[in-house]
Amino acid sequence: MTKGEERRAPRPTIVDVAAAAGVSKSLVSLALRGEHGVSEATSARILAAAERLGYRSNMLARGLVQGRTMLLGVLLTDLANPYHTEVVSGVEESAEERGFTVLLAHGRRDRSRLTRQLDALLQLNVDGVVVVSSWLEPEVLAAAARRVPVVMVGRPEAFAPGVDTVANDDRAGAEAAVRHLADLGHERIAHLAGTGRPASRARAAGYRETMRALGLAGRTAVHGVGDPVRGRDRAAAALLGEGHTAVFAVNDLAALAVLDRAHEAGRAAPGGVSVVGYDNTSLAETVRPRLTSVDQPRLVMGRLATGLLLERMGGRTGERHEVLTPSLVVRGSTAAPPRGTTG
Amino acid sequence: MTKGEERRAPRPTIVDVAAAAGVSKSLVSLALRGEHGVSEATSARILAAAERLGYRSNMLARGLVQGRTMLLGVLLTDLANPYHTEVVSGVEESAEERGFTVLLAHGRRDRSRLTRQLDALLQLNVDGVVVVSSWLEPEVLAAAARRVPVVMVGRPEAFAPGVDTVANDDRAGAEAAVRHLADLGHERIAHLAGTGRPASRARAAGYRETMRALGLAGRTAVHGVGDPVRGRDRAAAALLGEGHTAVFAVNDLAALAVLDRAHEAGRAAPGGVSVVGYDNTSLAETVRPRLTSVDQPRLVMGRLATGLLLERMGGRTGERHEVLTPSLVVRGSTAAPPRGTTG
DNA sequence: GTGAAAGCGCTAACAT
DNA sequence: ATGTTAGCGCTTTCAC
Repeated sequence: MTKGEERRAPRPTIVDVAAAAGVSKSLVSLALRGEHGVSEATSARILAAAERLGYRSNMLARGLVQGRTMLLGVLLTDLANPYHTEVVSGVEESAEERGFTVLLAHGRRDRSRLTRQLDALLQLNVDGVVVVSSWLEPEVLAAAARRVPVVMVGRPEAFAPGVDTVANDDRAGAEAAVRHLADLGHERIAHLAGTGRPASRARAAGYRETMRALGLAGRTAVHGVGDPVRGRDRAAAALLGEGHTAVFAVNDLAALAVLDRAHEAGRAAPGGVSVVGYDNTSLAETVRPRLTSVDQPRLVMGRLATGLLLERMGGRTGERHEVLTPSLVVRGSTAAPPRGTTG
Repeated sequence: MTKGEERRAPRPTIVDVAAAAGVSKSLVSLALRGEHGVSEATSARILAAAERLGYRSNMLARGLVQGRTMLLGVLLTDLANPYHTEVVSGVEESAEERGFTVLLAHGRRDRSRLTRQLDALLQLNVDGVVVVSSWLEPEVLAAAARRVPVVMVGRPEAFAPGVDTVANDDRAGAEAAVRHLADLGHERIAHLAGTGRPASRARAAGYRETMRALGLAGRTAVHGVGDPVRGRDRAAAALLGEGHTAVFAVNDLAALAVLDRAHEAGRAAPGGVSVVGYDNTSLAETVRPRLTSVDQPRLVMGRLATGLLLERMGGRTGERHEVLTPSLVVRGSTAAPPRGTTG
């Protein structure tokens, strides 16, 4: 029962490999990283020894001495949000191409947890952080950006100094939705608005502007979902009661609520009412009728975020704020208004 | 233009704080970690200096010297799978309670990427790994388990030595589904089976056993979705053509395919056909009619996984394989069979 | 081509 | 109560 009798073999170090191969640890380091300056024979011997011992380099030690980790941190508000996860995929793809490893930290829809997780990433000495969340205070982001390059994907309340952003053009998305409905012949187009977050506000603004541009200012009608869940249903019901023939909803979930209420009220889409959502989540492909929705180029946004991060690592100092244009995906939830309802 | 003119201030170290506070770095280390043995006054001075410099401890350095990182790695196949993400939430909750930080690594439905990500976690010296995936080869898991405690959530092809598992009882879930349908008066109950993965196979086996136990062995009918996407629709259509009054589907997506085909065929659920899914994903709450589905206790499974991990860290060596019982959530997609169809 | 030695930022054991 | 010292595992000069 000596001390050496441990269940888990202690992890072999570079010194163990050096001993096994009969060389110095410097040579092992060089050989393992494929640097030149090591003879074929020695290199082969070292690789074999490493293989035999099941050696894996210790990233902590390497990071400590090199001052960089080749780690990219991605902080996200909500794993369950498919919009977020697809942005993450974009980040991952492009990061992998450049040899970075991506680690995810999850804020679970809690601002203080988000802050803690960001801190954890910084303590880990990641080489850069992509924040897929608009929940963090600008000061927190700015503080992080003083340590390491930071890019946020989304529309912030206010730009944080030193933090690049990638967002979609919510006004343009709203405009595409409203124009699509108008082109179908709708005039009584209502908007089911979201919370007061910047993205929601921009969509509502885009709706109003487009209605005005179309000469439909008098038809403008905005209902807010108050309470995010029950409010959605109530607002949807209210909208339908007012005789609008089309609804542009702030997101797919809100659109779904309209779809459901309309169905119950005997005005199922698209015959009874036309509905457009936003975000083009998997929901849009799932519900009946399939939902017409505004699509943010999520993968591209993720890739762009990685790109901005690398630019900053490469020395750029000025801020960049990229805005991408969304596109409308037309499906079965929109059609011409019922006869006799126009005007 | 001297070298000191860098854009990003070099991160302050414990030595900087020590200098600023006029003490030795050991005292700073003690004070920052709240150890006793530091006088009130000195401690206050140190904390103030740290605050002023914006000091954050370097986890790499700490991990290196302590031999542990208080990091838990979670490896998952697919971020977009809500089943996975809720398990992750369970892990996170319980890990946080014990002071661990959870880092996620994403395999993106690619076995080789999963393997690489697992490797990355090990190189980071995480103190334990939860694998929410059944895609990894047992040898890969076993190798990881030799380095660090590993728990997998899901039903593996084969148990990997040294790896604990947490799974739900797929046979019991299938039985609950079939009995529910039988209780409603159905006899012609078909099964829409999944791929050949262990979970799918167990659900199919549970279906067959229960049909036999109910004296309905003669009614047994299993259709496999071959190709995961198009096959689903084809199989659903085939099932409906055979006059079954109820379908137990291997998962919610397959159930949705049946719902859709039934709707098109003028046999909308629950009047035309009853449908039960598996996993109780958010889909079940979203589609019309709401889907009756077997619910795995995902949060509990996640918490249990963390518990097993900590037990192993605490010294347990024997393997444990926990199986949790799922429950049926009855919603609107199931009802008594149409009159005249029984027998 | 190879080895010896310094040191990344931190904690822990040992002084004082 | 405070300071000194020796590493953790690795990379990186700098000798040989």
